[in-house]
Amino acid sequence: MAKLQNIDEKCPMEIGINMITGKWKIPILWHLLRGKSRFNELQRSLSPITQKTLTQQLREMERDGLIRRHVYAEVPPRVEYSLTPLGESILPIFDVLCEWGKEYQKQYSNRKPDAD
Amino acid sequence: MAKLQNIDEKCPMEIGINMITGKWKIPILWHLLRGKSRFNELQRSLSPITQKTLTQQLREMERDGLIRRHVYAEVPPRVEYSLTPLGESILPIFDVLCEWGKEYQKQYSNRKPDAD
DNA sequence: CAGTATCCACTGTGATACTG
DNA sequence: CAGTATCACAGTGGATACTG
Repeated sequence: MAKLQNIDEKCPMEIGINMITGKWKIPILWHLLRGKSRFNELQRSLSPITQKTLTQQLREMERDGLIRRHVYAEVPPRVEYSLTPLGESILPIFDVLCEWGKEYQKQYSNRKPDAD
Repeated sequence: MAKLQNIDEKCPMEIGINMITGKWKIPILWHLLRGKSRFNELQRSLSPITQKTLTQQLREMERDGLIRRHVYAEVPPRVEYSLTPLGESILPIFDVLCEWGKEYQKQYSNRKPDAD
């Protein structure tokens, strides 16, 4: 049986999970990993996300300390979002998650050879 | 800026995420990581989860190939759940997630020294 | 441009009762 | 024991219109 290195009886793992669940959190982080981005830019990149939803998600992530919101006192207004160091530190998770997802796909197609 | 190893433009990462989101998936996996378990045993261990919810989550995880359901043809009925190799392979994710969660807690308390 | 305000639909989860 | 069936409710995300 597998052995856990970091899990005792209860662990802060779910905190991490909650931080990146929600339909758009991962795509947002994934986009910002490439550099700062403006509101509209994010909205265009993130498929058919609505303004409200994008705003909500950004607010939550800002509150969680994953991203930073920089407002320029200009007309027309300009707001740029970027990752905080903490936000960037999520990278290894993406990496592991990605590896695992690929492994899953491989095994799943073995298990269901006749499925699409 | 951080650099991704495994993410090209789109990646199977979200598959992994979906597999472990849901209020109870992680606790269930976490419990089964210690060995096979019966339905009632799981229900007792998993705080106030309802039968319906537990059943649902287990069905999904079985469908996703994370767990195995073994029914004993006995009276009274006995059903045991255990992790598949794929289910066990999620361990590194837990590990990384756990590390990150701890890091988050640390940084978050720095950022809000007066918050609870 | 970057939001906010409403209203609405869908989904996930819970409570409760019943069953092979 | 290990579920299934039904109802209800809250949270999340979407559509649309409006604003500093």
